[in-house]
Amino acid sequence: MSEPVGLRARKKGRTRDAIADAAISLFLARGFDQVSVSDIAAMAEVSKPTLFRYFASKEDLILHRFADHSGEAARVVRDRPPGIAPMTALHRHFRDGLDRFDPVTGLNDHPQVVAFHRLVFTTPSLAGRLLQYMLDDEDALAAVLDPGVRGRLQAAQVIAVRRVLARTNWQKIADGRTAHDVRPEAVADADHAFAQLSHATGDS
Amino acid sequence: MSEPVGLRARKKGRTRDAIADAAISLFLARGFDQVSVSDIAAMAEVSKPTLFRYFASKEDLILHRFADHSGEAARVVRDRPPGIAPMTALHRHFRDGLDRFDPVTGLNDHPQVVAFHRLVFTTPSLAGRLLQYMLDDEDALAAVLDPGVRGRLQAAQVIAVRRVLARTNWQKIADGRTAHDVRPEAVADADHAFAQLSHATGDS
DNA sequence: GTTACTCAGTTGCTTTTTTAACTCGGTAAC
DNA sequence: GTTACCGAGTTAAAAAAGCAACTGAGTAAC
Repeated sequence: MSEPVGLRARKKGRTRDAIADAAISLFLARGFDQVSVSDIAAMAEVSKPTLFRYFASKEDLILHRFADHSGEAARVVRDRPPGIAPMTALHRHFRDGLDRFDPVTGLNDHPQVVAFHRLVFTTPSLAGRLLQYMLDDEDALAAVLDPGVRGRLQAAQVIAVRRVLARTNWQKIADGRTAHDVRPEAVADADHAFAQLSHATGDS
Repeated sequence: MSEPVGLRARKKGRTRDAIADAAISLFLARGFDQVSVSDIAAMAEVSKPTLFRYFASKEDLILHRFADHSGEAARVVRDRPPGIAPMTALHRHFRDGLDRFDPVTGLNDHPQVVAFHRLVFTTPSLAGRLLQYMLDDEDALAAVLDPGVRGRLQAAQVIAVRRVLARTNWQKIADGRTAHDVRPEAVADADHAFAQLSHATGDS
């Protein structure tokens, strides 16, 4: 079932985690621009080139959490059960995320997660990079939906919907409400948004 | 004062410690012959060749503690203050060891240390290797004392005295007495032995 | 007695990491 | 305006580690 993890792979995973953990904790403590990559490397006890072998840029030290979900929308559509419309599959996937209080849905009130989102949204270079990831996701989704303009349009709308839903959820939580309290609205919003999308795109 | 420890050196030290700690704990738990070097490597999360890069043999996994003191007698004599006879310097050094309850003096009742000594003394291959270390120590000491036979003889006696003293102390502790309780005798024995040595070798 | 196994220790090759020195853009000093 | 510095990211060389497969000795099976 699980592939045999050799010594090498295990240590690589730990190194990656050590770097990511050091980065997050320093960024949350002092802010993105007040921390140098050398600080992070020092805290993680790795050299600077090693840090950059694990993460392509300073931004990725945070955004790898999103990068790891890269192409997920396309995958969800590609791997959907037979007889299920693409929009339905995407809808279900988002609702699963809400059920799990997945941070990417914005519906998560752990202080770390909230602080993390604030950091991302209030740091221009991070927000910019995050947008880039979303656009890549959009491209992949478009390719899998429909090679023409229709695919591009639908993909753009899906990505936009997810972004707005997540942002809305996060905002409510940032205003002091709990994830549990917000959940019904989040589900309703999602159902509404995806229903509209399904209707607009002519899916059953 | 303290040399700047780079990342490399720091990690090497940790790896070495991890291997040594894994070895000691497994050996104490199951006995020297009931533990394979692969077990130790696995527990230390290191590959077998790496283990052997740090320690020349399975025995050295334990005896490195003695190996690290290798040449100490010669060093004590070489670096002694001016006007001090070699035997006096060695005597003082041993007494300092007693004062610190240095494990190499045998005057230490920490369970780990006692168990460690028992392991060494009751495992033939370990006792053999330990003897080798003592002979090396003897050679170095002889060379620094006197290049001729006189040096060899004196060195042999010094090493023998230390061995007997340590063994005597350990035996008393193995019989259930505390290091604190044994200490006066240990000091008296050491004083007696070294006084005899000084007299015999004509040192002041 | 030969077959098979285990374990200490080794070997060659590949991957990963460190080190130091570098480029390049920005920015403060003066 | 040029000089000096800082921080992101790169490069090349060397050290260190992992991996797999080996040797060679001992030993149990049969």
